[in-house]
Amino acid sequence: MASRAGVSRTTVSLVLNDRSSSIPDTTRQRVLNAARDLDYHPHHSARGLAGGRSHTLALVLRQSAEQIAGDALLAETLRGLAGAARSAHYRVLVEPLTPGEATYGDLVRSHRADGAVVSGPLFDDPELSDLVGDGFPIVIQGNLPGSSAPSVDIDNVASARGAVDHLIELGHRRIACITNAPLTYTSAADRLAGYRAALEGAGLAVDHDLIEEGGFDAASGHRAMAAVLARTTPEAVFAASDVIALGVIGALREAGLAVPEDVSVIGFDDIPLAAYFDPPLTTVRLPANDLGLAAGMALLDLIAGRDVPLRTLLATRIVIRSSTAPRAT
Amino acid sequence: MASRAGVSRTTVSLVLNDRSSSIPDTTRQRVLNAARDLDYHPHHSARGLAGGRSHTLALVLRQSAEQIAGDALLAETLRGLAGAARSAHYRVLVEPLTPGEATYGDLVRSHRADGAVVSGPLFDDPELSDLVGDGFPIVIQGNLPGSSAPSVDIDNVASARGAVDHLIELGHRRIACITNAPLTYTSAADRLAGYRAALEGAGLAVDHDLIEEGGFDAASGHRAMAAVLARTTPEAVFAASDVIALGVIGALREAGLAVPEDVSVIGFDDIPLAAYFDPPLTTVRLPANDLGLAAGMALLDLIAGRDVPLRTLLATRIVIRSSTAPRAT
DNA sequence: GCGCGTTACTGACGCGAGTTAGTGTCACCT
DNA sequence: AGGTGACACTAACTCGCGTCAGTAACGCGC
Repeated sequence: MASRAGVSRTTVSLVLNDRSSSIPDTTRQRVLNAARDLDYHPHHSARGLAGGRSHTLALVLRQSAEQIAGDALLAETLRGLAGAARSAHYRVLVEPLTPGEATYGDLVRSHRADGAVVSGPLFDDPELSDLVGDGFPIVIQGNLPGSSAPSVDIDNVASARGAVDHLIELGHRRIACITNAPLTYTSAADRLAGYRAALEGAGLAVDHDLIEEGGFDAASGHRAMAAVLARTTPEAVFAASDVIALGVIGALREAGLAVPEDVSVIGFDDIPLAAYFDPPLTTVRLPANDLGLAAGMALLDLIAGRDVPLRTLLATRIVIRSSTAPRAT
Repeated sequence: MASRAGVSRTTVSLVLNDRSSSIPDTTRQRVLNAARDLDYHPHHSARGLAGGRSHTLALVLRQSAEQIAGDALLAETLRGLAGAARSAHYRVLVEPLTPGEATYGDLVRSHRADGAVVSGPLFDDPELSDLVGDGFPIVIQGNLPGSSAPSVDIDNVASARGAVDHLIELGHRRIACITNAPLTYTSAADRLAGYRAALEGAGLAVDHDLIEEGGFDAASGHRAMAAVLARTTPEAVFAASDVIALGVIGALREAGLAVPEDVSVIGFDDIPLAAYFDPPLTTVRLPANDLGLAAGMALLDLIAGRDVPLRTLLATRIVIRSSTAPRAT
């Protein structure tokens, strides 16, 4: 106990927790000095027990091992979340969850974390609705229509539309779309919807021969693109993730088509390696760090009992590199 | 309190914590049923306070924001660590740390975590040695010569040597090396040492014109390769990371050199995208998940007071794809 | 001199579980 | 019947801190 500073425990607690009580600066300094001299670090569990808060945010990754491993933006999101947490003297507990194996409800029910950001496939997750129903602070990263928990996401529809608009502005008409995941994933469905909206907005027909479902790795993008090429040759491709785009570019090259001379390709996400693809990939920048930051802030607000908008949508912007070019005349 | 099962708090505690005391199965079941019925979750902070352990492992990432964002294997390492933690009913707190800004000593000093795995640039980190000196359980991920904390790492020297041996076996003699980081990083120095050892083992001279320092992104690999090409044209390149390899391949292509027909390239790490590079990258597989797992197990051993080897080195293996080929005759 | 308010602190309780020392019960043996 | 020991359980203390109610000292006006 740092009460060696000549004051009581209470005073120490007041000083260290910045309770705006009336404590003269001299006393405050005395306490702070003593704490430093004694290398005093309040016991976290004791604080949590007495204060009723764990000062911990949980990040639940409800994804398969492969998805987690292949998520090039996870680290950025985590950094953003940790940054938000730090601003409130919170820290982040990460729980990678092989679906169907473990549960995460106990994390928050046992007060190990004061709230959780849940990301991953959100459909078909009874645990999530239970927690939300029980009033625990939960923020959804992504989109779960119908849930009453606040969510933070990018505007997938508008972003995808922007990407396809870019291709249209370059003069392309026959534009293929390879989705970034099975359509049960809302992000995949939304990006496809944006693609459709762009075409319709430009008065172009939606041709199902030009649409294929991709998965989470580049191989699926390769397969999907090959499937499209077996039917027809597009002028441009909207690859709904950069990883898919890498597979798409490979399939195009194998078919003897040059990017962007013969076919333009635009990606989505702007992963760190996208700028070094061959050719450097034009893509939609997903603000991963901001996403984590916004989710963290929303969660902290929720924990503090402040109002949180049900849906926060972050803007994206197109990063133009060399994989898109005007239509050949 | 689940003592609604008709027993005392103590009995509940004994049952739920599997203390091997004498508790008849009927009572045990009664407690377990009651716990389930009441949806009872022991308060984490209370357990931590009473038991003196937080059941939490910290993962400290002492790297710059860019390094963290660009680390494609971080998620895998984290998964491995979380897996190890789970086996002991522990969980993982992640602390991404912009160097020089924040500290992490309080994490373990305040008993918020029972121990920490520290990764990143380890030289010049007084906090680390302080913690180790004070007897806190710390496991180093990587290599910090002179530290008395146990470390878990891959054998960078042997792995790099294996990679270069592969190139030599293919008949290549003039082999360039682009490092994966500045040489102040032990992993970069070690991989370079492995490169040298392989050359010397084969009776080849080490030509400084063939060696360049790379950084953490593909652009640095591109620059470094271009610098080498300005002097001479190698038959093969050992790129000490896959990210570097991507830049190297780009530089070679710009110089009109085909991979692997004109120049073979071998990478290091086997990041998820390596298989989809053009050409698919031959590389050294870094067992990221096992690394996290081993670090976690070592840390748990340390916490439990068990003996831990000072240095654990995990083996790697070469993954042969299409970026390496026999020397053209 | 008294009352009142403010400032500057402190004593003691309680958070919810782990744990120790101790109590009661029962079967079995002498 | 009395003693013994294993068994099954419990009361009460403890962890380290937040916090509330309470107190003492002091200033100020009348």
